Amino acid sequence: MRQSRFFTKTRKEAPKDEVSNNASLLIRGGFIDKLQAGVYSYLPLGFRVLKKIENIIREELNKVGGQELLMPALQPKENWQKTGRWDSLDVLYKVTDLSGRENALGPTHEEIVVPLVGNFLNSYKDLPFSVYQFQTKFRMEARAKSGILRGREFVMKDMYSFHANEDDLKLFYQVVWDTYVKIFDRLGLGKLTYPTFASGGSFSKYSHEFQTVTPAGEDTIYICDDCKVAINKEIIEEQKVCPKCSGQKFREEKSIEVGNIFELKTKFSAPFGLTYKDESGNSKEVIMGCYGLGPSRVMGTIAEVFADKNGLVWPANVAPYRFHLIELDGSSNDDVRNEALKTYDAIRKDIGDEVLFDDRDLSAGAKFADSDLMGIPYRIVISKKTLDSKMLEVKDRKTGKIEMVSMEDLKKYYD
RNA sequence: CGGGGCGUAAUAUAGUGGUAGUAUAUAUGCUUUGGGAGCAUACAGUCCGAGUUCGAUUCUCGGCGCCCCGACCA
Repeated sequence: MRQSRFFTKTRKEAPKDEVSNNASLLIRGGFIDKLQAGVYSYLPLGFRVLKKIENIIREELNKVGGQELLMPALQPKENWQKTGRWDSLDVLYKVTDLSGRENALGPTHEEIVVPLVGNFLNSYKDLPFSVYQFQTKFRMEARAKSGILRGREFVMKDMYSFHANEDDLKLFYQVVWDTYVKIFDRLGLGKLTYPTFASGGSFSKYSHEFQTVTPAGEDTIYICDDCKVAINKEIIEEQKVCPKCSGQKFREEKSIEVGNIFELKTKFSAPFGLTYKDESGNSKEVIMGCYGLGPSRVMGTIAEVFADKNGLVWPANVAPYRFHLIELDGSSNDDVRNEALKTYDAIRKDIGDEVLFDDRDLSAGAKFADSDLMGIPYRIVISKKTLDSKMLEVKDRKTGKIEMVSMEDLKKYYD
């Protein structure tokens, strides 16, 4: 992409009411734009990050047999009345159409997925399986806050699994646990993210969350450094020891809940009569699990965790582009421009649309500042200086280290 | 939802019961070009409604919006 064609721009200052680090940096860098409290547009740069996060999640869930689908956000009242949540769920957005029919804007999809799979599920031979989607969720938060960390509209990956018995659920539950660990590793959050024992809310006694440590978090967790697991403050009174090693040495930290996994068991299969025939022909209720992970919140978390005084510092796996190619004086120096174009084409030929080419007619300082703000992992500069040496200058955004390499050697930065 | 704060240009800010100023951004011209370049010119603003007043951006009331703390939060 040529940066001169970007319809978005960076800005020196964030709107004064954006106090949270993630929103401030993401807005300044041109990744998101706020429409109203807790509701944001994802601009081309931010959308690329979001899609990269989604693709990592998608790849890992597909590996364990997850089947991707997409369910409606507009959901009939009747489904929600069946579980009693039409009246009890206070974050539910309700809309009425011309004929007076009432609908909910989906905050989650148990009420939809259960009758959906019921249309196909008959026998124990059909079990187990799991489905998932990436979808915009709507929750009428009493108070949206912290930029894209707690919005009223956000992107959620929600997965649901269906089993013949609890043992089978437990097996898959562990598979998803392990998969989440891999996902957060690939997202660059592995070292900061802890599986956390937490309350089950209205679903079950306990659940498990994945919590990323940062002062910007709204949760408090107690980490057992021996086992790399944590306990949420909400259950620390009843769960005083580490569930793995029974140790009592904890480190208190603030954290963001980036994922959670639940055993639903029959909580939703019961009200919808989701059953299957077992080997003896008897009807049994299907056992369920559900597994959430929010790509938009992950994006905010990464912005929050990986940033320095100059701006964002994206992990390479989720960066909007891998390379930021910057020409200095290219608008008036044909040699520079030609070399930049040559490099631009070469990288795109090798690894595709992974290079942002800053071909704008701006001062070096302005371009460098923008590049730092956007946080693209590798900055390549082409100027009269580099032409003289016949090398490319590559700067690592994270470490600040600068290296002069040939076009051929640039390939070591490809992955 | 309770408490608090704040609404002046695209952004950040100053100020005033009587003509609203600065910086950035934007446009044009000239000069610049390795860490947010310089000069000149131009464009651009008081959240909405009511009240008080000769006159309200300013004071009063109401609304709307945004942020923060708390409560809430699958």
